[in-house]
Amino acid sequence: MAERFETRRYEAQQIEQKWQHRWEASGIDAASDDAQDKRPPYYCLVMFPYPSGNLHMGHVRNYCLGDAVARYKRMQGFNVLHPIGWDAFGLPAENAAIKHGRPPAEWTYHNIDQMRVQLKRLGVSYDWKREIATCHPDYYRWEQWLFTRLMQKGLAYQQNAEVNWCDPCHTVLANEQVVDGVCWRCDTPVVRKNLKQWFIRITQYADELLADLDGLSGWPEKVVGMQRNWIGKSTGAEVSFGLEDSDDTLDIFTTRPDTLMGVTYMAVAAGHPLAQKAANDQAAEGNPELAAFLKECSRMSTKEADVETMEKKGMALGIHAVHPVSGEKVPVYAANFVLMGYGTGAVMSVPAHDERDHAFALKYGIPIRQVIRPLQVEWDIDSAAFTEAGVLINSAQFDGQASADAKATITAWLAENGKGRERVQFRLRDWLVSRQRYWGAPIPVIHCADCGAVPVPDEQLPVELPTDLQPTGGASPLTECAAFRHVDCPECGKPAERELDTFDTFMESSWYMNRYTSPRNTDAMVDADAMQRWAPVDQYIGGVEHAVLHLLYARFYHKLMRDAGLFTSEQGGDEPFRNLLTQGMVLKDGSKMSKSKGNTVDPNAIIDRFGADTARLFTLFAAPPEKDLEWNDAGVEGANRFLMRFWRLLDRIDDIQVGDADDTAAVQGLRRSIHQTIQRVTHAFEQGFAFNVAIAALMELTNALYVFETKGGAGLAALKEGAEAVVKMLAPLVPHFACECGERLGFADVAVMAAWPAVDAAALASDEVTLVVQVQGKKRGEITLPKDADQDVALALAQSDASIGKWLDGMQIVKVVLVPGRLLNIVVRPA
RNA sequence: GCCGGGAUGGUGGAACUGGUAGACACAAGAGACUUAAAAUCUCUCGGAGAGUGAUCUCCGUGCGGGUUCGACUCCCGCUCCCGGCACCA
Repeated sequence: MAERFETRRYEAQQIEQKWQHRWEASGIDAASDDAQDKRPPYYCLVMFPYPSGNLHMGHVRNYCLGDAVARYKRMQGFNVLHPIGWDAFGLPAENAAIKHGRPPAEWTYHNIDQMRVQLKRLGVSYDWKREIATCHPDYYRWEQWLFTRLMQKGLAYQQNAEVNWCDPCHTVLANEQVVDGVCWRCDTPVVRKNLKQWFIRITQYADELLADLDGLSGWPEKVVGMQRNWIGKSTGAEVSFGLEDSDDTLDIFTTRPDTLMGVTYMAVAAGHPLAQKAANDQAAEGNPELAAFLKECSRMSTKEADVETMEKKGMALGIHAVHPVSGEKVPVYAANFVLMGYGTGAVMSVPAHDERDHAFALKYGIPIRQVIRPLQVEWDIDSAAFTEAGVLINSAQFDGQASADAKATITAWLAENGKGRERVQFRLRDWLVSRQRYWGAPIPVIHCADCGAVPVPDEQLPVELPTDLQPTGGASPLTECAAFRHVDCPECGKPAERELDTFDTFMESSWYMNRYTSPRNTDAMVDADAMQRWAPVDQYIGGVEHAVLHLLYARFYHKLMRDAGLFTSEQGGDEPFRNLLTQGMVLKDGSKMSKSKGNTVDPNAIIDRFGADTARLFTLFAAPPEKDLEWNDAGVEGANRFLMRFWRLLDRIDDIQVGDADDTAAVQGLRRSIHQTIQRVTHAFEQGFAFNVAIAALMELTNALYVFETKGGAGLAALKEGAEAVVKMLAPLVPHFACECGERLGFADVAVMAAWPAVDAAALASDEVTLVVQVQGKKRGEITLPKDADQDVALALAQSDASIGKWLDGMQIVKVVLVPGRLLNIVVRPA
């Protein structure tokens, strides 16, 4: 007895290692590029990690979800691409380098080795032959290659710009990297600086990026909405106002050209040339009061940007604009609520129909002229602005038109008279891609005194980053590296200098999903045939924190690669990710796990104690994928308890001796449960990967198998059938455990490569059905009857049932509703 | 302010297309086994009330209405929470 216990004990560590070695040896996790492979391709991708050196629970959750998807699809007969790699450039490596006095490359590669070991312990079915690290020249050379193409097309350009500068990070930031006025990495307030920087013209793709969002039906609406918001398209008109005593014009953008005749003043940003000019040279000696006001405004826009309750303030510039239709002169103000960075930095103000303008007009005694009449309601224009659509009044030749029509006719009139045009304005700005950092991909440009900024020719790519430099905390060590810095101009051959900035690391993560399709390709960035086979990604899984940054850039890059001729729309699609699953965070005690809070749970410790499968099962069971997951040690033990309970079920089956015939009805009932479970689990997998629901169903079936009594006849076979089905359905979730169970049960194939179980329709069929009986919509009992019984039979049976019948006594039946196989509702009233 | 999403037992969460609310699990409690503990197994577990008892009745999915034979689910009006965006003209 004791001996048997020992042999059957589940030794997680040893068993998991055993299967990991077998999987690796048999190559079952590799994606096949063989054209003869008739399995349909499926591309499952998780967001690749930054190699910080330690796997955390967020990673574990991400990779368990991805692995469950990948393994499920494999069992369904797909040829699955499930790759992994490293987002290996970035600031933490430089910080670590300063701290330890070793170059970032060393730290990075060491971390990668460490994390690879941790990942392998989890037993995730990656195709390791496709592993990539973005800091490797074989990877970033293609990014450099594409960039030079973008330069040639004018899609990459260098410009002096007021940029967001983060002092501690010693670099500029993209708009997307500034969160609430502070740096997304170090939370330091961002300062404005004027620098010459490289940009990529994402605005040129704004329309396509917006339009293609409509096709992303496999994305969470939330993410689509965030992107739509970020792109921020608004349609309206650009209008040129004249300036009194001047040939210049004051150009503005408005979404409400229908309110044009209601303009009673103009407002410009503090940084607008008109405001600056008025402050400096008005009446030769300038206007100190105005200058002070403008200074105040510029301070506000930076340091106190987060001050919410900013009062609307303005100051007249002492100049007047000329209305393009009426010729009326209206005063021009500088106003603190007009932003230089949006539109033209100037607005036409219509106090009657805009809330801000209304407040401003009241404060400074500017007339309010109503030009839109509400259709439904009474409106007192002096007490509040009317901002909806209506019918035009006080608008000369445009009177009587509806707002929508007037927008068109007024815009057309302006265009005919050379005073305006239709215009579309985006919130999205061009992508600032240069960073004053060392540990990044060098921007492939050579600056020549004569030839200007010259793209590095293809034959000189990659521009390799020297990996032996030691950052000190100040400027990038590249600025000190003469060997890197000095180079001959590729065009004229004269001594020139390399660009010393490196790329934003979002550049690397924007195209890695495509590189995985042909990761060792030395001829091109991607292989068109491989793209045709795999792209776009069928299922992408990662954190919602990348909803705007990474996912927007990746969509953009995909289109850039397509337009660079690397693949066609037919081959690689217009979008990189067909379906997106945004997983929730892993919480402990209600808040995000972090070192500073001291509430982290080390995945390694969990694996040491229970094995990887328990960790996997818990993370998949405790919450639906898209919701936050509260870590719960007791819950982890519960997950382990279930696995061990199932393991003991196999002992129990082993101990049953083949014997007498079993009760046929009971066997049928068990087989029905088994096949209902297959149906439920498959459905749960298909409906948004509801693994938590799938696991619950498997637990339920396990409970049913446990209590099932058999004499060793047909019931034993059914019991085995049930156990086998559970093992197969557990395989994507707890692969080591399933393989070990499969071996015990004598599976022909390793469990993770077994075919996904099919529903036996015959097993589901039943001669009898149980109906819930309601009276007045309230459950009053149940009846069991032949499945083809009609309503009259059901009703008669219900009436004869004591607990139901008592609700019908003295009542007159007015209506009977029968939902076949489910429910009978009897509607009565007092007789 | 605008745009999304959400609110179900002590807890995490189930509930197909409008058809038995609370599956499954955690926690808690009781019992069995054990010298004891752990492990395991069995049972109870939304609230209130009635009954010696098996049971029975009423209420119950954030709040208020509505549609329907029937509503966690659909419609109208709110409250609160979470995420995103924001003087965007």
